[in-house]
Amino acid sequence: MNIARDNDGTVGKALSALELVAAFERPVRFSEVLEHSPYPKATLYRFLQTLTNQGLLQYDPDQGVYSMGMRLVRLAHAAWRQSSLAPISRDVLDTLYAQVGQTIHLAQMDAGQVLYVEKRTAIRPVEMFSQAGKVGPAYCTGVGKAMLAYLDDVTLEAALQKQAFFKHTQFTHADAESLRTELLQIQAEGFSYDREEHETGIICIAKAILLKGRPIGALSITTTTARHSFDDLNEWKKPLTHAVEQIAQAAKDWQFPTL
Amino acid sequence: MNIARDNDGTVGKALSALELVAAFERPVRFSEVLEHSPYPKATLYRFLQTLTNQGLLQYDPDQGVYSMGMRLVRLAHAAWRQSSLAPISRDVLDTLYAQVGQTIHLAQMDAGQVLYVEKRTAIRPVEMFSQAGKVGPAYCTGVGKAMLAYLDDVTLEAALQKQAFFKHTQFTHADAESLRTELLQIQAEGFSYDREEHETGIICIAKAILLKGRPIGALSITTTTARHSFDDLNEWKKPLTHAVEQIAQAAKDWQFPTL
DNA sequence: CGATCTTGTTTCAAATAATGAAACTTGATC
DNA sequence: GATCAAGTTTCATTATTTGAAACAAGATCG
Repeated sequence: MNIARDNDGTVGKALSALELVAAFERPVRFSEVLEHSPYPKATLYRFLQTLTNQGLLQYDPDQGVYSMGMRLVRLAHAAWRQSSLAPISRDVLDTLYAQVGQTIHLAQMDAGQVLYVEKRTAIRPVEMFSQAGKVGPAYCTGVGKAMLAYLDDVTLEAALQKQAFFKHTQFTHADAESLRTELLQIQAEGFSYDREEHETGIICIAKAILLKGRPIGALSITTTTARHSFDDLNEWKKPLTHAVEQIAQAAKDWQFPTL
Repeated sequence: MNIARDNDGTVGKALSALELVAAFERPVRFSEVLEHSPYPKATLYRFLQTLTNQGLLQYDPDQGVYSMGMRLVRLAHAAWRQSSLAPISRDVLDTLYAQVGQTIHLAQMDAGQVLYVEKRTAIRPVEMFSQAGKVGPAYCTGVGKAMLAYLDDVTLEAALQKQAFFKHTQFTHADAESLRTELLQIQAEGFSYDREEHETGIICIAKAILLKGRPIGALSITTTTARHSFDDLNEWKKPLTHAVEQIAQAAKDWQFPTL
């Protein structure tokens, strides 16, 4: 009785209405939401009203459209600070970035998807919400596969169910079986690679961050085929491993912040 | 029937339980939350369970503690992109930062408080959730006062009710009346100042970003008394005004993204 | 200019979910 | 092994949610 998904009464339904609005990625009319909603008109109407009252949505009377509310940003700030790896990883990422000079991603697992919580790039040394908070697929990214490789059977199974296996490029895994095979190899080797599986020309090397044997996140170094070959990726194994170990240690120490 | 606060049935109550956890700013035991909660044990227990199921909270079985869930970060990403000024202000802030070389804040109003959505500093050219998503008081910050000055009477009254008027320094406004007087002056002048009202040694000049006469945000340039005098702040009036106008224009154009 | 459609809002009795006191489990402490 | 604290479950009562349908407010059309 733990695999509950969305039988959480009113709260669950209201949140699914919120996700509905979020999915549009732009302000939406009531009727637009209604079309994509499983709820009857009156019910959805009251959900949106409640969510607006609560500041999770914002309503623009001029345009008659709903958009995501700023209260979420405030709440996310709390979430980001207290349960993401980002705050404790800052210095480590700065150091790693200084060493390798390539784009760096720090990600965590969320509902079978990859959630980016921090990023470093040449253009903007630290990226904002525009990058952090972004979600990506697990089955075709370096960080995603790195984390999948260390999941326990039950969690892995649940996560695999949620993968789309959309063939972004000719190198993308087409099904769970072929992915499973690679996951074993990743676990054996300790490193995961993205070989243009998500986007042509983009490659990366990634490594899971483990705490008590469970993946709490992953770190990756990204580059392009124009600048580097697959073999070049291995040059970064050492700094990457070092960074991962430091973050893991910091996470361990952080376990008891209140005692 | 519009001044509704939290009579939003189950959803409102569950969210207030979420805020309760957020307020701790650290992982908390069930009993700790219970102490600060108006709800009976069983009720609160089920709220936390539902919130956890929904990914708004995270439960650590080892420690028996709840912390904020990562789903919030995902949702906030959507909110930040579609209803904050930050994405459309990026380039403007970059330019302004290049011009003045001082710390810059971009803020919006949320529930009578100031919500920072973007920041530029010397150390980290772009700041993350650690800064964006942060909230601050309206009555004793440059951006806060800038926005208050342009609120309509009803909204202003509601906002003033929520101000704490805690005397951070000897220069902090002690009550609504003295603040009101300054707001009139700010509206007349078009600029707002923080004269060490929030923190000793920290001063700033700020300006509201208006759309159809209503404040949709504010921009500030911050410095210290060690480096600059009050008069020096006025040197930045021109670049600040220019930046504000550019953001206002961008916001206006953004009004009709779908038509 | 009135008719018709589209979109958003309110009503109200029936159906469903939330409530919370109290009982119960679990595990730590003396 | 008894006592206490923290967390979890139960279940009859109560309150909230539900959604079909009626209603309002514009827009569009003939």
